[in-house]
Amino acid sequence: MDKVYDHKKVEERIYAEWEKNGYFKPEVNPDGRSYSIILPPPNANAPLHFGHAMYVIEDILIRYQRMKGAAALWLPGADHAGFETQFVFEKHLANEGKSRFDYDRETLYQMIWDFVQENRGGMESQLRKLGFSLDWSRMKFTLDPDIISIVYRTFRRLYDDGLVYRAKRLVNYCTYDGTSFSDLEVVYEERKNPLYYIKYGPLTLATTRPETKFGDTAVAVHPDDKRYKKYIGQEIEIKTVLGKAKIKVIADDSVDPEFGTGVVKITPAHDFNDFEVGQRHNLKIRQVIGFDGKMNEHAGKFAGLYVKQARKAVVEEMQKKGLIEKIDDNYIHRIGLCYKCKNVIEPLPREQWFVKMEPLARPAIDAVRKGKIEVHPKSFEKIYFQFLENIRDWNISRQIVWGIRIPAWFCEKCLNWTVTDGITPEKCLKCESKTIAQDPDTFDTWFSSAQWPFATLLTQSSSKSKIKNQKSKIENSLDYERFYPTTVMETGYDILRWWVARMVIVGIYATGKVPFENVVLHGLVKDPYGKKMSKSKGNVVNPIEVVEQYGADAVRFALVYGTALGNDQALSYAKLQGMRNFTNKLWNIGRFIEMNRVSSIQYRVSSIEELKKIAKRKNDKEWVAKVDELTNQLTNNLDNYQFNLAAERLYEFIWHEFADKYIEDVKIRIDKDSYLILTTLYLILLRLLHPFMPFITEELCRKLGAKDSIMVSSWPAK
RNA sequence: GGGCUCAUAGCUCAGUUGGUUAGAGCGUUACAUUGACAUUGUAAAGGUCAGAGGUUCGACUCCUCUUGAGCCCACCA
Repeated sequence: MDKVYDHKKVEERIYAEWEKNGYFKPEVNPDGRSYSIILPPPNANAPLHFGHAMYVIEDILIRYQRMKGAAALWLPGADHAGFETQFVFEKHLANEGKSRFDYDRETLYQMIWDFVQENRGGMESQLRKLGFSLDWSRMKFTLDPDIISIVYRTFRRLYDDGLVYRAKRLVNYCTYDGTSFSDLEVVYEERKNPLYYIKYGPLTLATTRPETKFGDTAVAVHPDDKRYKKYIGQEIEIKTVLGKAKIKVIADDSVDPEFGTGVVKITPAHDFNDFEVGQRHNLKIRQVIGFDGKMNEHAGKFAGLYVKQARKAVVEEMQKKGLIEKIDDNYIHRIGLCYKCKNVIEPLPREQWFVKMEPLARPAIDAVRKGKIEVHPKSFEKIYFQFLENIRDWNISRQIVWGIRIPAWFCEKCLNWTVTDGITPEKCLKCESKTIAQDPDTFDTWFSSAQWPFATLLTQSSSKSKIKNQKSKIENSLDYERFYPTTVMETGYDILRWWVARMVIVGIYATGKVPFENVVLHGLVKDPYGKKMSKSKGNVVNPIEVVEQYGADAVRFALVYGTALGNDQALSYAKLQGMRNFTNKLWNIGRFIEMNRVSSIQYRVSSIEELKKIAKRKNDKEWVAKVDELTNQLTNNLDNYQFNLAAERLYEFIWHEFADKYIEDVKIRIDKDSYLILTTLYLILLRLLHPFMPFITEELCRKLGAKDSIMVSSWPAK
């Protein structure tokens, strides 16, 4: 054996052997009880970040359960990552002097598909380098046809149950490019624009957008503002450029009494904040700017003018009529611009699909209240409940092409929607007209990933009965029968609301069962200075580079050691080095045993019970008892998701008890019996350590003559 | 503005349901060492557990307030 442990000689070879031997499949324990975890699918075409390395927690659980005899399934997947991927692709296009507007929808989709396929495989090989014992034969992609068909079906059911409706919602719209943009695609810039103080009957308010006044459906003041208290709830009469009008005065907390005059005009159709206020007060949404960027019929004689022209004309008219009190020319504010053409982004109302959440959220709240789902650490339950108890309807429409297109067709004749399981209908279901067009929007990525636990299990090709596309009834697969509900959903706490809560909601709705029995939440890995890693800050550390430097086992151990579950940690090179040193210590214990090996001894004894009978010396007996106690502690820790305590205990015991004391003791009195006990105890320790450090424990077992892989050995306690 | 988390040794962090002298790693100091391992060993120094008050026989642990740090959500007309 080498004097120093070299992970580079070990890890790749061992992983390949494990995979070849099929040890990652639940079938290695065909009669075991079911234990399952679905891997939160990483972005298919992006490299892993350090947060993904935290999935080591899932590997620890899976390896532990597998050793305990469970039919343990850890199912991998890849996410198409909706607009993040489309955004990256478009940057790529921009480098070639092209943009998404140069292609039709189908071509663009195909190009992104090819782009993702080219980059795929990267994150899979990185997960392998971390030693993750994922069952690759069951890998799923969020855009696999069978997954898509399940997503269609769920939408269809929601629609048929009356839980989906159309409603207006503002989008960032560029009237020049003729398309809407995600928040990511809006660039903000500080601009100096005139702030107009306009007379509204008895009130005066400040605005930068006088031309949108035709869309005003209220004016608002702060509820505690004494100046205006008497107007709240009243309809005031105002003089406008189009004649006289009446408008309601409402009170809303969002109004800043310090800004301008403390009075705000509310234009729900053309301002994100006003839209929210409008929702709260049930205001009408009156659109006055069209998707062509021109004023519409509500603007009276200003109709047909572009926004900029209209603003100028409206201001001139107001000045003539004495409706402008003053103009502040030094007002600076941030406005949204189209990242592509730099024109001002116009918030415009657009009809989109919404899911009614309140009735769906109730069973999800109950599931946790009644203990059908346990959250670890428990403190995160608060966030879960808070989200679900104040839930708002879910907008599931996204104006991008990279995703699952919504299976809904609009009839131009009778104005009704036809929703299907994904099959293109020949005619409108209501009036049989053939002039129907599919909704150009795609589903919010979270809408499909909310179905991930049951969708991945239902669509396994190894299953007996496959999904039949044309029927609306979902036939259960073998894997679904066996592994659903899954045992654990483990992910970062930052997506508890967006993903975990929605999986519970949609899972219960679609299957009648909770999607998982336990939620385990880990914290964030930050940079060495405790700052959040982000591309824009340039402080992202590639986990695979760290693995190559310190070894996967050391990295894995460092991530769970010394940080309680759910707490953030700063990446620490000192800690990584310490853990690398620990792997070396472990290696040298093995080396010591190997060097002193007595050839006549067969290291076969494996149970602690047997050892208790064999140990005769008082010292040996004590050490057998200590390992027995350690085993029980670890079992208890792992059953309670206390990974840090388990890791700390192992480190402490192996190094400062077993090596520093027991080996030093045995060294002096070298005799056969003691070596047998020593070696056997060591092999037990390696098994206890295996879920945390799979590679080195495997290699050491082999060096000490084990014939079978440590992966198919059993956990030393029940 | 609403909510959450954190504050323990110089640094990074542990500390099950409140229970004797509060732990680890790194760092520091002294010594040892061609011996499984210098990616080592033995030993030492170092903390009024952010502050104040309360509950209790007993509080790092539970409650309230204050201060400081970070995160999430909502928003800047």
